[in-house]
Formats: sequence, C-alpha cells, structure tokens
Amino acid sequence: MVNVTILSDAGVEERSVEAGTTFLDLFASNKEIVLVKKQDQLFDLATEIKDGDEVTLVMADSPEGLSVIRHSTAHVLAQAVQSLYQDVQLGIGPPVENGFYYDFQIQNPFTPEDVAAIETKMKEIIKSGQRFARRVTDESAAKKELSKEPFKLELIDIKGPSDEVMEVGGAELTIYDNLDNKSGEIVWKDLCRGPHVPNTKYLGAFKLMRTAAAYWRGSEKNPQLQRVYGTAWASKEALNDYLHLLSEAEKRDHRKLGAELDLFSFPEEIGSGLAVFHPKGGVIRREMENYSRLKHEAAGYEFVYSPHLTKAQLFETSGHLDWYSEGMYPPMKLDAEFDSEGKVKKAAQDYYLKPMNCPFHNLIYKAKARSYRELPLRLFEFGTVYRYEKSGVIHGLTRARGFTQDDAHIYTTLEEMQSELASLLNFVLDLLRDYGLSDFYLELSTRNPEKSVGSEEDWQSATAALEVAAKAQNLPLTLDEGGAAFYGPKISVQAKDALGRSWQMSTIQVDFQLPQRFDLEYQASDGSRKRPVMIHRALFGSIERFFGVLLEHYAGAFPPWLAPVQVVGIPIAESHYQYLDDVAAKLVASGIRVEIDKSDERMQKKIRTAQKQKVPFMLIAGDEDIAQGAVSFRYRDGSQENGVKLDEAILKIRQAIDTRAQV
RNA sequence: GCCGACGUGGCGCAACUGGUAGCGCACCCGACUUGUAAUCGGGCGGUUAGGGGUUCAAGUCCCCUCGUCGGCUCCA
Repeated sequence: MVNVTILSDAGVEERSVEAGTTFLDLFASNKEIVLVKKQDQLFDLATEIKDGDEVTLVMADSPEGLSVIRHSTAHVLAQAVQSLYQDVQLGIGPPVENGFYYDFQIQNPFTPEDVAAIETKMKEIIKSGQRFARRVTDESAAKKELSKEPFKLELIDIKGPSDEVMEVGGAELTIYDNLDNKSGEIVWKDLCRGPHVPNTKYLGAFKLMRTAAAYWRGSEKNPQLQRVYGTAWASKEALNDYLHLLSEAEKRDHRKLGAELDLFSFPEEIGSGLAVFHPKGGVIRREMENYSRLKHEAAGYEFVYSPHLTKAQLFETSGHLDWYSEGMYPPMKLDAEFDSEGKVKKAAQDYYLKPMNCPFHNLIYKAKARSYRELPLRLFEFGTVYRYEKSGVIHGLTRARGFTQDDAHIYTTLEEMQSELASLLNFVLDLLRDYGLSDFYLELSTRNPEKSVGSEEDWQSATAALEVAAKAQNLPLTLDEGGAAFYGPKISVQAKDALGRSWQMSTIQVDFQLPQRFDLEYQASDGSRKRPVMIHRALFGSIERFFGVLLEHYAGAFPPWLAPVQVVGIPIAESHYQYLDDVAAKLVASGIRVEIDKSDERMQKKIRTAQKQKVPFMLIAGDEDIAQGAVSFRYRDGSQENGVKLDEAILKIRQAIDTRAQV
C-alpha cells in the first residue's frame, strides 16, 4: 500500500492506494489533479506507483494547484501572443494572486482588440489539449535554443537558486515543451522551472483582465515591457465568483461612493490628491475623530497641536531631509532681505510643509526638563501632513498628498517599553473593533540594512519587543523582512474588510534614533540622565484613508453612530409635515441627526431616495401613526416595523447609536 | 515619475468616416395629496478640462498643460 496525501481546497487528506498502478489509471476521470509529487519531486501522472512511495496529489482547487493552473495559463498566453504577433520577445510569466501575467517586448502596445484576439487564440490552444512536457537541459544548450529571447538569456545568467523568477532557480535548468496532442510535435517552448498541468485541458476557467506596462525585472532603470494580466481558476464557477467579487468591489469603490453620497471631492482647482470634505462627509469624519479623541483621553494621551510649516533645520535634525526629501513638497524661500541695489543682505530660509509630526512632538518633549515620573508621556495630535506623492500613485482618499494622521508619540523608559507596547496593541485593536473591523493579522517589519540608521543592538531589542507584544495577541503574524522605516522596526495591523480584502491600518514603530538626534532626556529615579525610547503610532494611518476603507467596508451603509443622516422622516402627505416636525424636534433634542423629506414627491420616491442615501432609519408617518402617537420604521434592509410608539422609537434609535451597532 | 486609456451641463451617458451639442437623473416651477424603492407636465443648465494649431468648418485631427483611470516603480 502507498500513502497518498491529497491537497485541496478542503485541506489535507490522507488515503491509501494499491501499488503497481499509475495515477493516470487511478484518477483518469478526475481532471482535478493537476500535479503529482513523489518524495517532493515532480512526477508524471503515467508513472507507476511503488510500495514505500510518499506521494502528494495536488488538486486544482488547492492554493498550490491554482498556482500551477495560473502559471500554465500564462504559458498559453505567451504561446498565443507569439503565434499572433511577429517579433515578440518574452519576459516572465508567473502566477500571482488571483491570476497570472506575462510580460512581452513588442513594438506596439496591445489594444483591447488585440487582447480579445489573444484570448480567443488561447481558448483554441486550450481546446486542442496540448501536453506540457518537462525537459532538463544545460546552460549552453538552453542559450542556443533560446538565442532569440534576450530576456530569457539574461535569466539563464542568474546563477544559483532564486525565488525571483519562475523560469530558473530550481536545481536543474529546465525547458517546458508544449506538445501537439496528436502528433506529439513541439509547437512552443519556454524556459521554466515549472511545474505545469499535464495538458491544457486542465485549463480554461480564465479571463484576460488588462494590459499595462511594467519594468523588466521591476526596476525603473530597465526597459518597460507590455504586461498582460489574466485571472484563472479551477472552475468556471470559481471564475465567476471572482468576477462577481470584482464587480462588488467596483460598486463600493470609495471614490464612486464619495460622489454618490456627497461626502467629499477632489476639485481640480486645488490639485491632485487634495480632498475637500462636504458636510455629510464632515459629519462622519467628525464622529470618527470625536470617538478617537474620547478613547485616547481615557487611555492617558495628552493633546497637542503643531504648525504645518517649519524651517528646514527641523527636518535636518530629524534626518528626514536626508532620507525623504523627494517625498516632500519643495521648500518655500522666505525671510530674504535685499539692499537697494538688489543684492542679498540676508539669505533666504527654506520652509517646508511637514510630511510628518514627530519632530514637532519631540520639541514639545524638549520644551522642559522631563522626569521619569512623567513617563510614559503620550502626545497625540490630529496632524495634517503633506507628502509629494508621485503623480501616478495617487488614489482617492487612500493615497493622497495631504492627509491627517491620528498621530501620537509615546516617550517611555526602556524598562517600560515592553508593557507599553503590549497595552498599546490592545488599545489599537479594541479601537479598530469599535469602528467595525474584526478580522486582523499582524505584520512585523524588520530592518533593511541599506536604508536604516542605528546600532544593530538597538534594532534587535526593539524588534524583539515588538514581536513579544504581537505574539501575545494570538493573531496571525507575518514577517516583512527589510520593510521597516529607516529609524526602527514596526508592527502593522492589517484588517480585512467585508469583501475579505486586506488593508494596512495601524502601525506601531519603535524608535531609538530620533530621541538621540533630538537629544531627548529624562531624569531617572537615581538622578542620572537617560534617553527615552520613542514609539510612533497611528491607528487610522490617516483619517482620510481610514474613512475610505470604512466607506468601502460598509459600502456606504455606515452604522448609525457614523451615518451623516441617521433618520429621515417621510410624511405620507403634506398634512403630516407638522407631526413629523414635532417628532424631529424630539429626536434632535436627543442628539439624533434627522431630516424630514418635504420634497414635492410621493412617499415611495422619498423611500427610494433615503434608501439610496443608505440612511439607517426611515420614519414614516401618516394618519394611522398620528392616531396612535407612533411612527413606522423602515430599515435599510427593507424590513419594517409599524406603529412604534414615539418614546419607544426614540429609545430604539438612541440605543443603536450608542452601542455603535450596525443595523 | 514611466507605459497605456481617457476627460462632453452637478452625476451617468449620446453625437456615422470633421458639418457648428442631445437624453436620463439631479435642480427650479406647477398640478396631484398619495401607506414602504422612481406621479405627470413645464423650465433652468454645457461652446465639449485649459491653451495653441490644422481646416471653409473641430467635441471629433495634431501639439502642450492640468486632471482622471489601470498597471509599473514608490509609500517615512
């Protein structure tokens, strides 16, 4: 008997089979096996199974199987492109999340018509049932065979194992041939370490998504190739589910909802990446800020304010001008003085818009001598910063040029750092939960030796401290090697939204550098002068960004405590205006945001309007309600509750708001 | 910043190979007074992102700038 491990969507399953048969026989009818591994080596389906074999079957719907399907589909894409166009050189074509891409060097970029033609060609190829065959080669033979593919030649020259590309990096240099199903002739081939599905009939649930330029091997210095993106799945159903998810995501795009719900805009007159919040967006933002402020106060934070502008020296001291001047708006030249002949009497000073708040907070720390009794000192500010993001990266509220951080800096003793980090992480997660996010994982970003300052020892202790705090949360923890800022390691909290998409939210960074640069000190209990540790942290990241994420998470249907309009009163006829006005007055007295729709429309239309505005509570009133001193509820989900007494109605709404519940 | 696509009243869209801007929603006015997702009628509103050019004629073609979208690169 042979033990077989089966990897699928459902997880890992163990099964026993008779030796002496082949996988092809065993599972001939089962198209879902895409790959067989024996003793961790790739294996052909036609190979005989022997006693003592350790065999793994990779099913199409397992993560590994999907990756094989995607990579194989990428080969079909490349084959299709080369059969349709002359003078196309191949880049690379790996699987990626949800799909695959392939890069091509080609004279003219692909048009939408080209993409349609390519997709058609791919379907033909897949239908023909071409087989994939692995062939081991050596460097000189491969170079000869691929002499017309300059990029492949470059890849062959990458010596040794590499995870960077799928073409090379295995123990052996391999070429995959696409064989005609009937004649067995080689119809196409590609340098590739594989693995691939046995033949193209395993493929088919795919769609080409878009084309774009991409730099060869990801470097701005290299030429740009034409990249074709596709998505591929184990079944048509899975493909359709994914396409459906995309259309859902498009519907709740915060840029679209922001306009539809009249929350914010980006006037061209102001400039790219600079938002204005309209009254309704302003309500949501104010509620977000108010709640955050309340919580921070309770957690021992002190509130400070700092200007948007500063002389260059501050950012020279902090080191930001050295490291990140490219990301800052260019300086304003101020304070210059000239004599009557126009000669410079006093040179101009450079003033910068602040890209971050930390240096200002450091100055507040430094404003007086500090005692260990004051620590941890937690300085909080809704600090608006400006970063000159490259024009191509700006994306609505989630990547803007001007934004407001819920920024705080905690100055603590080294001894207390660990406990401060632990309680901080609790605080962060609790607060995010209050805003309605609940699915988290943590990411630990470590030092990048080429982009960092400070001693190895400091880095290690800071990284260790963060790791301890992270592990205490019992949340999934991933490692982002070399992803830290130049001054210290960080933990970031990643949250998944209602569609399962991950967003980086809060960051917590330990910093030994800035206290040194600013020469921050405190007097310890033994009378000695010591250096505090600084913790940078932002929960929302930026308010604008968090706003955008919540908007997409809720698809605009904010929970009542955040909803710009919490209640819309809908009179059935004009004669009911007065009654609803009285109701509204009571709601307002109870601190509820209410509007009465007195437009010259029918009730149905008013319901539709309120529904589209995603107002949580619609209160409808007509003769029947008035007779009972009641109102009728309609909720966003379409459900209703008639004849609710007024006092009860107010209580109900008030409670939903106070508990921050979603309705 | 790079590559590509694009930019028509507040919003969503239309205008054949260049012939001198239409529709729906919203908004305003009027009629209707109505029980859980669009009542009817009338009206206001754009010179087609901005600038320059080709042409007898440009929303349609060319150039520049600004902006948007999709990627790449980047994100303290």
